[in-house]
Amino acid sequence: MPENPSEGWRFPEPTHNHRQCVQSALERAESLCRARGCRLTEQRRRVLALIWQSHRPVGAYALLDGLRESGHNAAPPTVYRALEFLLEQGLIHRVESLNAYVGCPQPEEHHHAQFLVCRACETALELDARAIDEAVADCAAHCGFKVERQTVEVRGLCPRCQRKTHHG
Amino acid sequence: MPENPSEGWRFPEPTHNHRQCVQSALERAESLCRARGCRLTEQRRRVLALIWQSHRPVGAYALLDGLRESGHNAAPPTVYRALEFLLEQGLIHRVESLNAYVGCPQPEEHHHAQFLVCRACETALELDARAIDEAVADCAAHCGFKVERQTVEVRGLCPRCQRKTHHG
DNA sequence: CTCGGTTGTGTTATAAAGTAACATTTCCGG
DNA sequence: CCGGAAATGTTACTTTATAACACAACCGAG
Repeated sequence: MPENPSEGWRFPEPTHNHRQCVQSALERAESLCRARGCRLTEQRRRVLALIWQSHRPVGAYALLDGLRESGHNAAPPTVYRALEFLLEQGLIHRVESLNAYVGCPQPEEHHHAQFLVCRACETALELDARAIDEAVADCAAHCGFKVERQTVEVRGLCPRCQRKTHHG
Repeated sequence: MPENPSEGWRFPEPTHNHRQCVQSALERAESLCRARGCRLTEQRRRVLALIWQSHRPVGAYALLDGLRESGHNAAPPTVYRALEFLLEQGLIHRVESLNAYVGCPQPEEHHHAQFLVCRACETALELDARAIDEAVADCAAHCGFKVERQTVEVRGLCPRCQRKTHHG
């Protein structure tokens, strides 16, 4: 958890250079797997690239369609095995409340992530907020509960979509 | 969110009077629906009672089996419609990470709930921790995000199951 | 009470998400 | 270039959830 509370998480602007998001994610995945001695195979890379096509969580069957459209025949287990690998390596997260998967911008260190998910544009912003993490840890400790995994998913409206819907 | 941070949430003891949990939950549901002018029908009451048979989140199809065992024929929509109603009224919560449903001990006021879920005994303890709520709200506000729903689910080991597995 | 609309339920079929089991292929070190 | 481990292909299936439409129960207005 390298972040500090003053870090400024921001929803990605529609104008941002997304091509670079994808490229950077793939490069980091590449070097991370090399360092760990595990194999980022073609299928796995394809699935990761498909996930990074947007900042929206993507369902497994949408990924399946994506593979098929690009001529790579596949069945559900293909996708789920790739997802399993990517999850294990921390390259993606699963958004439980959507049964969907999203790229992790910080794959080098395993962490508890939290998500702000816009119900309008469906963009998911990953936070790694120490404050939330600690609040959860405190409550758990108070109950004598040993934390293994956290799921924190917040649904609502991102700044941009608030402006749109309020026309303000 | 009536709780204060010093409130002592506790995992239910195996010896606790569970019959009373159920009875109290049903009575509160009854009076709450009467007050709100909505109908706690037989099917809805049955589903609520089945959910309260334990402190573990229960899947929709387990509830379906429960209905059938007690001679009340039912198909999936029956259960899902009852669940929808109970969720709307705040009488139960959905645990996203388990696709399962659990009774709410505080149905009178709508709230963001958080759950500690034991991976061994599957008991779910509902917290209504202002500290977590505020940490999330702060982060969201910092990003200009308008919160509508929170999902906070913590997986791990409850005190009792820690003692068992460590044989300590 | 009784008509008629709203609300709730029954029923069938199907969509969406995920996994089990086993055959086949690819990779890579000896 | 051989052999075992890792990855992929393939088929079938389970679990979770919803759509669509028919029917029945409830309840207030007349």
